[in-house]
Amino acid sequence: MSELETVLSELGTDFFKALSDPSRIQVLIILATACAPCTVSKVAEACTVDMSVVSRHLNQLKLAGIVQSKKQGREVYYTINTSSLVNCLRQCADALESCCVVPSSSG
Amino acid sequence: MSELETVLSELGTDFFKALSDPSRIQVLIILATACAPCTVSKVAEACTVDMSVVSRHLNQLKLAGIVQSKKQGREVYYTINTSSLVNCLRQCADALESCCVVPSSSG
DNA sequence: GAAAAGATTGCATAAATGTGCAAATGTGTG
DNA sequence: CACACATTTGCACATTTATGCAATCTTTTC
Repeated sequence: MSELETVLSELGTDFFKALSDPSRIQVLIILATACAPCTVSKVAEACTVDMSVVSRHLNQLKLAGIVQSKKQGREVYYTINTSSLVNCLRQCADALESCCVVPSSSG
Repeated sequence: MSELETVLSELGTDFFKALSDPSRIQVLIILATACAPCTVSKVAEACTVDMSVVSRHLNQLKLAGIVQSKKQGREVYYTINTSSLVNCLRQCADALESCCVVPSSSG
């Protein structure tokens, strides 16, 4: 099994699936630009869709390992798991590159 | 508009959507490990789904800028657009990082 | 304990998506 | 032109998915 296969199968399609919806991208941008933990309501305020929908999207992003949550009282604070997300993307990039290296001309 | 927003909106959700299906990932892995242009039939041989389905998936990947195609006679050769794909992933990673930088402790 | 506030879940619905088969299109060969 | 081969497209179907509203759950406050 190639490195690429390993990386992609470990990642699963849920990772990319989580990033494949406009509303979820909107949620991610809100979280990213907020640069601070946000409650579901706070995210929903800046969104076009219903809060229940935002809640579901956040959960899906969480299952994909893209965001983290922390319950505080009756509120749930969500944060982007930046390092994890960045690592996943870079790992994919690296695996792709190392998979498709053309043999050097000296070989 | 933040750098992240710019990158993500330029990319569009079609990019991640293209990567969010198991069959398309399978197609990508086949193309990547082949390390050479492959015809639709060749890819379909190594796939579990019908050739017509493979053809559609390849087209979708092409629209997302992930693969390239070159028609030769009655055959169409597909190749992963590795550099473009890698650049997209890295650009996302970079934008995410620069978006969520915490101010240095000296500030 | 009752009411209020934040979040999640059940349900219904419309839209999108993946799939296979068969037909059509395009291309080379006799 | 007729035929064979590679690919694409039309169509039908089953599944998934996004969404909103209402109900429920959890926690705080009075």
